[in-house]
Amino acid sequence: MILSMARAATTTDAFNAVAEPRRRQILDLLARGERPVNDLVELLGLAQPQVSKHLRVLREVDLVRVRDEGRQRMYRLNAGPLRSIHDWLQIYEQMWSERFDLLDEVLDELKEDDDGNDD
Amino acid sequence: MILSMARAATTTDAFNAVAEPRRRQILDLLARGERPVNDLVELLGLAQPQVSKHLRVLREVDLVRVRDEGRQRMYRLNAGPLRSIHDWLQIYEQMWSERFDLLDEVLDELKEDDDGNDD
DNA sequence: TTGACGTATGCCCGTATGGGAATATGATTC
DNA sequence: GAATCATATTCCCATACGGGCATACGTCAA
Repeated sequence: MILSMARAATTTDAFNAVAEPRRRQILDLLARGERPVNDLVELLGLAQPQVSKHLRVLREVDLVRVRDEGRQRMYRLNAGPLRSIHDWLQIYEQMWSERFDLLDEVLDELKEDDDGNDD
Repeated sequence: MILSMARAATTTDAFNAVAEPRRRQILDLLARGERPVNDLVELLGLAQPQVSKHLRVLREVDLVRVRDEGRQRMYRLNAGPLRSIHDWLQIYEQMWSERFDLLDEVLDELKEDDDGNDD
């Protein structure tokens, strides 16, 4: 039973898993192809245990899959769960053009001048 | 000075800010238009202080902007910072089609059958 | 000024984080 | 069997999280 919740676990979903830059780096590397842990250790310049821990998180949200090959464990990307993030962003895609920001500013200034009526 | 880093602050970037579901809800609501805090409190069914705290985080990563209107504070969306997330996802967009997953599975099975050579 | 409203901040708490370091597990070779 | 390589797990620690609750601040009305 949960008494005090604090921040959601990193393994809750892709959003939380991917909030950590190291884990994004790992995914970026795996996007180029399957790799054993030690490759990632070298490429990231990180200690092996931390890499294994990050991989565990990524595994738990199904962003990576593993395959045993002798004494190595080959990790590969599974981009599927990233789709939930992309889907959420869908609503916002049209909003971040500079044109839109500009319009926003102008409307603001107008509102500050022409004040008084709501709704 | 930082001695022990733990998880990155929620105010570090859009990734971390948006990992919290409540904050995504807030953004979703603000996408429909500018709103005062109390509106969000009602719509979210959350206590007012927590809403204000979430809004503070969103302000610190510039995902929302504020405007004073009498005793109310009108919050509005600024979607710009979400673009960094979208940009990062760019590389993965082509990968999450079912077709791609299927290919992945097939290649795996082939690899498991055709086993035995190391280089 | 007083009071009420709208919002922000402060404190407490239990939790899980991510790095460091050491050690455990597992598979391979001798 | 023992030794070695590749990886995973465990323990320690400081940090800041998010909710609950109380309270401070800022603006308006009387």
